[in-house]
Amino acid sequence: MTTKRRHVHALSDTQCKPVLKKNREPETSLLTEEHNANISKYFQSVRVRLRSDFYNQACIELAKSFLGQVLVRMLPDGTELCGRIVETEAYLGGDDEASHSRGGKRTKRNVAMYMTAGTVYVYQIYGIYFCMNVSSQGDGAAVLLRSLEPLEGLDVMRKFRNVRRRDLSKSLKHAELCNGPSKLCQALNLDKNYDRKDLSDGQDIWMEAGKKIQEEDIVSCARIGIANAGEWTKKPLRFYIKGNKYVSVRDKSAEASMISVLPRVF
DNA sequence: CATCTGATGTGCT
DNA sequence: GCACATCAGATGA
Repeated sequence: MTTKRRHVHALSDTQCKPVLKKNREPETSLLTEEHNANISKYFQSVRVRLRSDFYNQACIELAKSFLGQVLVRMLPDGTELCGRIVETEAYLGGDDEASHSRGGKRTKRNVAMYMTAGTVYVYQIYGIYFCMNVSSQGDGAAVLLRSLEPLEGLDVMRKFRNVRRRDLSKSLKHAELCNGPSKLCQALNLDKNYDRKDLSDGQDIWMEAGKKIQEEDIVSCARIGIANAGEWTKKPLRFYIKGNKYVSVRDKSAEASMISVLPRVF
């Protein structure tokens, strides 16, 4: 097998720029057959990093636009962990009673929500877990990343995810690695150190352009785990790729109420 | 499959 | 003191 060189050419899309890789010799390359297959299946023809214009969308639009994009984490040794975003939630700030930034509340913890669109907001939950958000356009608005479809670096993800497990006799399945907001953070080894990082120029975390998910393939439903937010508890601010097996929780009634088109496999 | 419970630390009232 | 944008393991159907 030979390593394909990625050809970088001029892009009209101002939201993307080519991802430049250095020292990618065949012997030391991280590219695998699995990886190359994933490029054609999930990425655009070349890997391009999402830029600040992409993140500068209204919260709900960004939450939907993230579906299909690829989150990339590079470890200190150069290993890349990649996953396609398949589930998100919008936290609008302001009137949104479920948001940490409700009523314009600004604290030491949540300042990243008010920073430039594309800024990572990581917070600790239940003392032991972390959740990763990305700030959007709008004051205090951010998008929670809830689930990824693991694409690359699965063995390393499994190693990170096993840290908290007692019974290691059963290996975590592909679909169990990143199907939840804190599982995703464990798998990519993300913690408070990533709070306030800018995805558009991050050195060890960024996003790359994947394939656009059409509106008819997006399920909109209530967010998870926000019981005490009044009318905001039930608002359809969670989004996931319809029929995708890497989603954390499916909402059967929301799926049933969608206009049915031809069945599609992702 | 559904439902329950304990773990565990921090931010905020 | 209490709530918390969760998860793993256990139990029962």
